[in-house]
Amino acid sequence: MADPKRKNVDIVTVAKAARVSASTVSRYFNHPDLLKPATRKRIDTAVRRTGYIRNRAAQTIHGIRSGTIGVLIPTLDHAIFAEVVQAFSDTVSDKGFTILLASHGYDLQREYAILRKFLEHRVDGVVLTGLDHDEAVFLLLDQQDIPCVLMWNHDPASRHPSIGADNELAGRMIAEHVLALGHRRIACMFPPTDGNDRALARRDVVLRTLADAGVTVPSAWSLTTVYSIAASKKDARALFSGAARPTALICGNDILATGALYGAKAAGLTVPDDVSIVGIGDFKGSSDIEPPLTTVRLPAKRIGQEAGQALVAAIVDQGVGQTSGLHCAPTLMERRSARRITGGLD
Amino acid sequence: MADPKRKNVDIVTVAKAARVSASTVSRYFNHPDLLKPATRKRIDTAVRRTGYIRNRAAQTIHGIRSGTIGVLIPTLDHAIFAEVVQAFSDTVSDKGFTILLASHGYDLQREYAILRKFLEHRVDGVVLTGLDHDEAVFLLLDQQDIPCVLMWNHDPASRHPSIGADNELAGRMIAEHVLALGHRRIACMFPPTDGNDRALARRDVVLRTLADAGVTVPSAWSLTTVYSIAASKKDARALFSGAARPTALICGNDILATGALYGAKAAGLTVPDDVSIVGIGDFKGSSDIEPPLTTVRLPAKRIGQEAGQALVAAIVDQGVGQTSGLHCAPTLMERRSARRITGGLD
DNA sequence: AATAGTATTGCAAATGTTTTCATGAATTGC
DNA sequence: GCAATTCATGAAAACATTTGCAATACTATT
Repeated sequence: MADPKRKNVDIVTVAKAARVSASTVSRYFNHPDLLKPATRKRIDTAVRRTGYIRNRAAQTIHGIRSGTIGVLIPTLDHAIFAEVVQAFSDTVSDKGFTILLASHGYDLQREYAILRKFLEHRVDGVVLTGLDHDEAVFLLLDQQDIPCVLMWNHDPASRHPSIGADNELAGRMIAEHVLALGHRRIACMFPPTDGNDRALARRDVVLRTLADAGVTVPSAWSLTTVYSIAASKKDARALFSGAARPTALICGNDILATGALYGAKAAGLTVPDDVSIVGIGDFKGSSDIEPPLTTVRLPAKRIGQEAGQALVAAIVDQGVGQTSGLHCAPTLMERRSARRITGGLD
Repeated sequence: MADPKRKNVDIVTVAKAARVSASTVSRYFNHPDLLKPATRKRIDTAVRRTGYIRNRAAQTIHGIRSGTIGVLIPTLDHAIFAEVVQAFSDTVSDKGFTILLASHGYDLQREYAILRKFLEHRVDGVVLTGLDHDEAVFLLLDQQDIPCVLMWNHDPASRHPSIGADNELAGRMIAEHVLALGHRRIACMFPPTDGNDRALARRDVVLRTLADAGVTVPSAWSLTTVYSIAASKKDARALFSGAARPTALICGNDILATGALYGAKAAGLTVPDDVSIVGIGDFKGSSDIEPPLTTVRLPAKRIGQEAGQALVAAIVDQGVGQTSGLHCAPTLMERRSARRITGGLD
């Protein structure tokens, strides 16, 4: 404790202090069972006295795993990604991995650049968010052949194991639910879809499901609203203040739906009596808002955990037993922000 | 493009392909100006053809910076930390750093273990959340003397530069505001305070400020509620359903306040006419909820950015010009969830 | 055309580990 | 008590890079 050599305590410093060779110190950390208890103890005190901390960089150049996993997400500002990342991080850190985190803000160029940086750091594996990525990204992944899982969405045909929910299914489920409640005058509110395959797929499938049931959404009722409660509140309020208003509003995610709920109230409407509002996601808080939001649950926590387990498995088993991924099924959460339409309005 | 040597493309592979020595390739990356343009170009194509990716681990053992920063937070599940981390990450990644992220879940032991792991990876700097940490953590930091900033709270006397808001001030501000509105029958709802110096400081200062004004909070009105909308809704509802109810409720953070808002509604009360509710934090969405929440704003984004800048500066300037940190002042956001008390009730 | 000066490049040492191989010490079986 | 094992440790090579120094190849000057 007294005098940790100020400069760069390395394995030979410890070795000297313990009067053994560097190899022995190395073994102390990596194969402690090979050491005589007495030596082990001597090294133990030496390590403590010198304040030595192992240098993973030096290990990594021996082809030993770096113990890091690169996590690449669009943004942490959406609570749902934060939740997935938290679950993922907890899962892999239990197995001794540390995560490198970066967000690309829906910019595909940046995603590629970040992936390269991850690779420079010799991450043992990578998690990407969503199914669609630049071809260069996939190329790089193949070329370096590094374990990779795609998280958040699931598609059995994806280029890497994908672990998540089927977004199309989620969209279809909520659309069918709204139809089943008898609604025909339906509006939609979705986030901008550039660089965001999830949002795009959701919108398409919702619109298609409605169309298949003979319901078309007039373009004035098809809103594109940035991911923000303020924006969706404003847009929803305008929508609901129009002369002819929809009986139901399907939102691309729960944040939008939450804002829409406020917007309805601001427009003097009661949910679900005057208008039904539904979301997608089942974010934290969606069940507690007034009225509790009807939505379809995308199991973020489970997805993060499963992705973590799958990636760790791929890393330690060296790619054996590559699954095609896992579908974490979305579930309809019927709560009180949507109700059966009254009368034969349509 | 044709044939990236399947195995381990390293600097000498590139060197061979470009018919130069390894040193020259190294210089190509680190001091390109020392190379003849023709050589540069030759190496350029070789790099491209072989698909070479630099190995930062190998650089790092030369004492070169690793280009990583360790970020240690309690949890990402609180939106506010996600926001800080996002801002921090954006700021430092602009300067070429990648972040290692880990959360300790308010477990001080884990914080120490994670810090060690960060150090093993030879991070260039560390960000910790909050002012209070295990002595072992500070010891380790000193011993390795690695740049470190404390983020989220600010205290000019902190052991490392602290960048954030003065939590006591925030607590005092909201308490004084409630008092200034004429309230005397005041309840409080705070999260559990173990391992969470921020919450603890806030509660203490709120209670003290009230006491200084001659207001004591009966123990039945001093709630401890876990960080969750569901829990706070439930607790608030119970509180408001009691025979004698407070005219104001001060919540330790906006999540609690949001839940309390729902709880009030569930109890049949109107906010702010029947009861005033205030929070601390000004989380995303707090301004859009109905009624918009009166709270004191802790500028998360700014804190993340400033912390990022400060840490990068400390890293590249080698600790020159160590500031004592920066206070990002909290501001009272007077919105509509609290109002002046009517009549001379007290 | 010779010289000095400078711009490029290569060689080899160094970085902090792990690991293979070899060596000496300790233990066992008889 | 001796040989045969097994155990514990050290020496040295290997890993992928950077860098100081030396050598070579240019350029400009006279």
